[in-house]
Amino acid sequence: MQNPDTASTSFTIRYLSQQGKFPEALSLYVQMHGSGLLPNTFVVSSALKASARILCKVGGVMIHGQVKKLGLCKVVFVQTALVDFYSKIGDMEVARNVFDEITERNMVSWNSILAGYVRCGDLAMAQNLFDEMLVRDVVSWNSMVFGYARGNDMEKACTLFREMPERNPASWNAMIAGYVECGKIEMARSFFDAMPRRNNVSYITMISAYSKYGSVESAIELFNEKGEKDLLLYNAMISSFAQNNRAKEALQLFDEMLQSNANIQPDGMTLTSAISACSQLGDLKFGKWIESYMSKSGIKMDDHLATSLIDLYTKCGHIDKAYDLFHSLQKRDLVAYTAMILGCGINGRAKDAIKLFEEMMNANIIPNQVTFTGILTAYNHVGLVKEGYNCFMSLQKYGLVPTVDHYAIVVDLLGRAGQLEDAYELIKSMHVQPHAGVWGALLLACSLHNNVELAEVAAINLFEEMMNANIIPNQVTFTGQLEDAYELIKSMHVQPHAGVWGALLLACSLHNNVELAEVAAKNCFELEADSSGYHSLLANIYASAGRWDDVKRLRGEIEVKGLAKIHGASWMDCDKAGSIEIN
DNA sequence: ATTGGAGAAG
Repeated sequence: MQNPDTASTSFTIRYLSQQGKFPEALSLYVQMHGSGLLPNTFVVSSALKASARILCKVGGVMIHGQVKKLGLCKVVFVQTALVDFYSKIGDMEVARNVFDEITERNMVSWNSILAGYVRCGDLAMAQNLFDEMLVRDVVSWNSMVFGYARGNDMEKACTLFREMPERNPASWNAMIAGYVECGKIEMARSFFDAMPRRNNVSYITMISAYSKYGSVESAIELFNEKGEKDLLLYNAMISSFAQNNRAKEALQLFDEMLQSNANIQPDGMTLTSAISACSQLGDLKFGKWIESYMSKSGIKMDDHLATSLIDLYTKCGHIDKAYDLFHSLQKRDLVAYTAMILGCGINGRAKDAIKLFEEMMNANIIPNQVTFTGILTAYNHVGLVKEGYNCFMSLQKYGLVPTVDHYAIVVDLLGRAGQLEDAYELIKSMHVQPHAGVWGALLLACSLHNNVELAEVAAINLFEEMMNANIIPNQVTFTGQLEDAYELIKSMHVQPHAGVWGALLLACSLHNNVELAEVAAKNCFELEADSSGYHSLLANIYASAGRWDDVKRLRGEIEVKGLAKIHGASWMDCDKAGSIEIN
């Protein structure tokens, strides 16, 4: 009896919905309805599912109206789809009304409303409903376990977990996620180890947990242990590297993913993490590469991507490009404002930073610690001492505790203005351990204003901090105390990394100390696989000392080792961007 | 046909 058009359109809508192409399914449904074709119950439930998944409120409500008109209100599939839709958009009142009208509820009807209560955090209602259920399946149990775990009631979650007659990987994953959320990472790991079948979700949850708690090594271990890796697993590991200041490894893995035989295509999230890594390295070339990649692969610019690009462009001094991106944002949130404020601060655009900060306040967005780092950097850059100091003092108004970095900026600000005693008092008043950067800022200020006494205090503390930390601050480059720095490195309690020797090498190049430069360079070469930067630095030192034979020898070494090329990072070469294949 | 579990930017 059905019109052939209706039949084929219905089929397409159901197919699109099953394929996860929800916007497409929904728009086809609207089109179908607009052309006067009557939808059947199958199409209506598919369209409702689509509306629910993309949280299209008007779409679902509109379909609800049509359902009433068409008299499909008694069909359990339609009713259940409606319950699910209202549950997902958080309108539990309407969801409950529809649910109560269902005369023959099935398992899915119950589970839909149950998940709705769990999602909006109404565990009491969820528990009531759960108790009312005569038959429960593993989905019902999982919803309850998930609810308690997310509410940090692990005891309750655990009790339910032990009681449940049947468990699947999702049950275990809910427990793992719950323990992770309340910081009990060891417990999470125990569940992870104990579960019979770990799936990707289990791995991703543990990897991102380790990432948050700084144990990247454990994350790597799990990542390597997993045989087949999919896009989401790569994303978790890449962002884990990017968030723990391991930018090079993030990009290496990104490259490995592109080159892998599994033919995994990155998505917006992959690119977001990769851009963040590039921003840490100040690699602007990549920004351009990313934009060409996006247009080729059809990855659409979203606010997350734009925000990470803003960060990249500002760090590379392209503030106008960053502004363009900022103006293109759908919604300016805390992170976007902070990236832009920090960007203006770094680039000396204090007025802009202050303007953005005010704009942000007017939009009722609460600043956080990083926002303050940005605004303080701006004040520091233009030497607005009073404003900067007041800003620093206003941190508490937002319930924020100043970080060591905030102190370092303000010490620098006060110090440069010659208020050395104020700076010193501020350091003494700190409730966090001042790191070398704080003392370094004071020492630099003392050297600018010829205050020997305070300089000695600062220097002693600076050296002490450096003994604890695996860094040698750039302040040595100003003071030129190269031998002291060298002795210091030799006395370090921890193994100095390439950056430590690199700082000394740079200082040697500024102060023309060839002998020490050779020692520092040798250590850099040994500690860092890609030592091309250090090679050219040493070559420059030889050149300025007129030791052309050594320059020649070093250039030869560079060529032999092929150091100019960075292995396994083909995308770094923008010219090759066009050669990457995208399906 | 309709239900549950995961990853991002400063």
